[in-house]
Amino acid sequence: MGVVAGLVRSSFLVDAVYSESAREYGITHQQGQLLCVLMAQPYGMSELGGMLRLAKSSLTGLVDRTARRGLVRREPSPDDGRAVVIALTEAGAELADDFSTETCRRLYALTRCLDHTDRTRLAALLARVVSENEVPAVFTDTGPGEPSASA
Amino acid sequence: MGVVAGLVRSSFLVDAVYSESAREYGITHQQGQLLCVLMAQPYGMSELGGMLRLAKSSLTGLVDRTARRGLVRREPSPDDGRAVVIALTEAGAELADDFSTETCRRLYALTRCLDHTDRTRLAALLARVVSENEVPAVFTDTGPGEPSASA
DNA sequence: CTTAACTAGTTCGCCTCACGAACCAGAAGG
DNA sequence: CCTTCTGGTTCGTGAGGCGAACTAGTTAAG
Repeated sequence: MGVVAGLVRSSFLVDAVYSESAREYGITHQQGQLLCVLMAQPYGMSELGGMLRLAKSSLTGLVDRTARRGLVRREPSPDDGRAVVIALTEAGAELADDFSTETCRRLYALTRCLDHTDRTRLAALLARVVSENEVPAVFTDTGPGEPSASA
Repeated sequence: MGVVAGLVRSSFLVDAVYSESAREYGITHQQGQLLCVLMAQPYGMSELGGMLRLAKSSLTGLVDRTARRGLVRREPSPDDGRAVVIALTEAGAELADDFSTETCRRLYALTRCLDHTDRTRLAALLARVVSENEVPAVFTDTGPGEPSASA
């Protein structure tokens, strides 16, 4: 299997795990992603759009639906009268925490067939690919395992 | 960055590249995936559902839309009167070929920062993760580069 | 100041996608 | 036969994504 097939299939796998985990927490893949991004700090719509690579109108919808579930809140920006800041609600923060922990756990488990050295090697290689290609910080793992290597 | 973040972000990256490529060929991510699977051979609905991890009804819709674009065709199964076999049309085969070649090229380019050795190492590690976790053959790279390593 | 450009977000209409439940028709087995 | 199983479709619902048009604040030019 070549590197391209490896990337595509692992991506498929990660996606499936992520989606299933989200499903069990009563949210969608995209909403999970939104929550994870917001765990770090609140962001404006434009910033979020850039990170999640979504058109403005798509993001409005996503935030709407997530807000309707009470997980996220729109706050007026102090600096700019038209801008808005999206932040986690109490419930959202809690769910984000649980969801991200559990999802991390499951994703980590995908590499159970690798020993410590290989896992570290894989992490390093992926890190290079990712950092060479401008991938926003859509995820920062804080889960179990690899206690030495939180990004 | 840990292995989990690496997996998630590279998956995000692969997804973005895949979707953009599909978009340029006038199809969606999912339709592209369907075409790629069918490049190998025709399949029945149930088999496809298993590979793409889709519910029956979801797949019916996907095949409908792809067929409406003239890329895919339903043929009656010779063995089973109720079953159906999905095959690429002429146009579908051509598009699948172009799309998969170009997408492969772009995905391969994501690893341009790696030398041959590292790329091979990455491929091997991903292959292990993938094969240890029952990922269907949603993609078989036949693109440029890595001429020695077609799976 | 006032007006013109720009920018942050929303709204709207359209389509794709995914699912479960209900359903239909052919297959298989008693 | 008549039941049971099973491949697929239909239907209804909701999420997701986009571009185009729009509103309301910000900024810059004169």
